[in-house]
Amino acid sequence: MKNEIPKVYEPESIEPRWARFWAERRLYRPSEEASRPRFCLVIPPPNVTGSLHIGHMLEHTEIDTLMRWRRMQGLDVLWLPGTDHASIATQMIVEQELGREALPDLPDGPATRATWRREGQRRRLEMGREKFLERCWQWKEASGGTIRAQMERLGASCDWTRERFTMDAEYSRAVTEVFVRLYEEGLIYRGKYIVNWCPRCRTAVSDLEVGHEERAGKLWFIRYPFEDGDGYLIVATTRPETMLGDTAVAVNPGDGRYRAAVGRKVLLPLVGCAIPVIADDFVDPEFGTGAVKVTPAHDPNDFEMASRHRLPRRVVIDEQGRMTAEAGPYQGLDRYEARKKVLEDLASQNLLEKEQEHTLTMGVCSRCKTVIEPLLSEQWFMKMKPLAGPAARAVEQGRIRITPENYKKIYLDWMKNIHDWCISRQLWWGHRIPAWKCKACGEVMVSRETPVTCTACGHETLQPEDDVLDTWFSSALWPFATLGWPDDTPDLRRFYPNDLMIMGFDILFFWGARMIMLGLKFMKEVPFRELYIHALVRDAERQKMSKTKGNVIDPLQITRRYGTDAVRFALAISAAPGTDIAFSQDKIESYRAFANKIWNAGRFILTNMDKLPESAREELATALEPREQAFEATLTDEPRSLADQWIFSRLHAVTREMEEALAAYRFHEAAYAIYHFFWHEFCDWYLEWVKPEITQSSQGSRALSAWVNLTRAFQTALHLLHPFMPFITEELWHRLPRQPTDVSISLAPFALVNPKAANSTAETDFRLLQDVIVALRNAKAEAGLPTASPAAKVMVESQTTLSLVRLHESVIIRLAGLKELELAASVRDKSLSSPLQTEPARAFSVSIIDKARVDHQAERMRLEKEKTKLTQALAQMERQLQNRQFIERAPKDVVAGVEKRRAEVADQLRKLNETLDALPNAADCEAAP
RNA sequence: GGGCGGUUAGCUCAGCCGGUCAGAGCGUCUGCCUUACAAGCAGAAGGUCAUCCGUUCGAGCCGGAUACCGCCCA
Repeated sequence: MKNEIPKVYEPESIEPRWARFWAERRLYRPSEEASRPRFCLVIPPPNVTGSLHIGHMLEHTEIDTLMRWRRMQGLDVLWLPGTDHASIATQMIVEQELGREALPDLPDGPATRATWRREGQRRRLEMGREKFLERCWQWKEASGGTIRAQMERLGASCDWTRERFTMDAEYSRAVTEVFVRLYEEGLIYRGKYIVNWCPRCRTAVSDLEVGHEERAGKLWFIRYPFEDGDGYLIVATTRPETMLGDTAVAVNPGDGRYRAAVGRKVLLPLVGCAIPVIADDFVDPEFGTGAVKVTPAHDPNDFEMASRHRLPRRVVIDEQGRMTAEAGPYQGLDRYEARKKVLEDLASQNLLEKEQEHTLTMGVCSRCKTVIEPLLSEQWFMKMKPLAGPAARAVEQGRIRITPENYKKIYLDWMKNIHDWCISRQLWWGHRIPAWKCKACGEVMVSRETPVTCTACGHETLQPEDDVLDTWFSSALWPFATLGWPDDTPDLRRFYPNDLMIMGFDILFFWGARMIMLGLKFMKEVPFRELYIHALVRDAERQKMSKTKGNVIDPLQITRRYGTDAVRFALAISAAPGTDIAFSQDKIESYRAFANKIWNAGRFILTNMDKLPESAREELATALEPREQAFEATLTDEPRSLADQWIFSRLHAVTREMEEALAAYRFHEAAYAIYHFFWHEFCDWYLEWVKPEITQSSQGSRALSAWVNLTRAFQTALHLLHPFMPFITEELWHRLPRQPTDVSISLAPFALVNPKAANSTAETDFRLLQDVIVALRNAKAEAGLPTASPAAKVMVESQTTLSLVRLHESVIIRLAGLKELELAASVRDKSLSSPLQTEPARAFSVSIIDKARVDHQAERMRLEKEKTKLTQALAQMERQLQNRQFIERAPKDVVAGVEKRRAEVADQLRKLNETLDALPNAADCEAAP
């Protein structure tokens, strides 16, 4: 079998194939052995209407990397995927579809879409709940699979056989169960309160779904005449239209200006009814005139004030943002039209004192950006305080560890200041609240099953609740409802609590916090042990990505262009905990180059391997099988050169480094470790070092052992790369000589190197040879001979160094590009030697000695420059060592370290001086042809 | 208004418990189509670690203040 390998890596030619392979073979189902140690993570369910954006890709890259790594470590991994039903978003999409069907000829655009939605809303009401929900399900079946297809394509190693949707029948049963139990315990209640109302979505939304935006507005000063005709009060407001619903004017009790006014009555302009002037601490005397209007039905603070003072509440704006009958002549006007009209009328009656520019913060619907209307209405609420206590304690006591740690404080603050949660939504698509109202007596019943008769009066005229639950209510149950709760299933017993949760900060409160509360409530145990908050992906200018700005990066598009592995790697290596990621095409390009590098390393190895006899390939297949003891440093049957010992020692170190980094979610470190290793150690040094042995088709025993070591090192590196770059590693892994039983690199061990491979002597020796080669290349370049192969000289300080260099003379000549190498060791002058020095000196100095071609002046300058550097370093260390306080107070090992370095630098300097002395002087230089 | 974070090379960012920490990638410059890779190879330049004060034998690192930028909550 010959490996035909393209010179440039073409991800599109292999990725879809492996994506299908992983999904179809169901490789990522956990085993049935319940006793095996497991690792479980449930996906933060993406919105079913969505398609993956770059933020998801970051999230899934981080999750998948950890899952693949844990799986390769031998844990029984469950990554449970799924989506949530997204009440508002789905309903909006389906309504828009209905509108488009009704008005197909309109040109597409923002205005048309708004028209379609209004028409869709109308048609929804016309067709009725049941038919509309059918349409929603149809839509879900047809279009709800986008996310799954995308995730499969991006290589997410989740168990698709356990995929869940929040409106699955089983899942819905859990939602009902939770609702009923909480209601029975009194943690869910129904009541008339001010809620955040979105007039465009026509539903209540929770506090969390309201964004705050600063906008330029005005402050109007309105005269409210006293009832007795004696003067007036001036009231400042940003929302004059709501005055129609005023039921009082309030001042601060400590405000001397208004002491006399409290208790009197004023006539509400335009309306004419008398309302009281009250005193309340809430009023800020600094704001406006210090007297404010009180509109209990349209302002949360006024609502509170009205409760304290038992004021009536008049609703003057309706669910669509239009004025109600209570607004008298303004009835039917939109709230902004009404504002204009009210101001005109006030002005014409000379009741408008003045207006001022004023910046105000207003609540907007986080979904559609419509200005929220605080509205008095009947809703369902969940009491949060009793649930927040245990949820805060779980984090305080460390039963849940939050990373990065600073989010812990933010979480705890939020828990401390928590408010009740409005959980009802005036929508159809979602979990219908399991409540019924008796038309006869008004009794409200909550039950798991549809009741037949009223529990209070026995009548059968029961009206089911229309509202559905906030989508986040059902999402909060995700960690246990996906595993079969309320039944006591094997999955639930085995995988709860989950080991880890990864989410963006934006849903920490929406979802993370509520999951913790409900998990503790219903499972008596935290939903997960660890919570990692990932960063935000921004554009190259650090701007948030948004469709309106047009700076979004579409993960699938970018992936088709550069390859999934490159995008994943670019994200991972940028993902330092707690730091947002500035993302760009440039970045992806550089990691596409990395993928190409891996590909070509593989290509080099595989094409040369093809020249080996079949028997040798079979032996390699055996050698590549992971062993009980993993690949060892010293196998008697496979002699290892210094380079071999070095590469396995490095592999061992890199493996450890990666494991530590991944365990701490330091993706950037783990990715960088393998990147640097693969490119700048394995390719730049190891492959170059052993090149002759694998390109020359020698048949000796050393040739085969070289092959064994090379392919093992390469395979080990592939394993380390796999969690980040699953596709290219899977492809190359399968192209290596394999046993027929090998299924996938993703099911193979992560670490293939035995700890015994750690070899500091080999690393130090190899490092020295690297330094010698780099110094020679450098000297060559500075001597103006980058392409020539000159002769060079290496002067060393000790016998051990001399033999090490001599042993590797031919490699040095080849890698430094020399004609020949002269070695010289000087006998150390004992009087100069530092008494603290215990090791054989490793200092060396190099020079180009090709008399015919070297520019000695340049060579001298190079060495002088180096000498200056060393002299300065030496002086600084000597100064430090002369400081008595440093010697006395610094730890011994630090002092010893400085002393050792001083000795090294001194050696180096001496060596350098010898080289300089040996250099022909300026006169010689000029004499040279 | 309250709270949090940031400021390190031209750009984007690492830098863990204060002592080989002055680092990476990209970009720039120089030289190379060296038979795995020009998406490459070899080499180089570039930083008063925002500013000031303090703690310490020793400070990107710890403390305080200032400036600028950003985020969250109200």
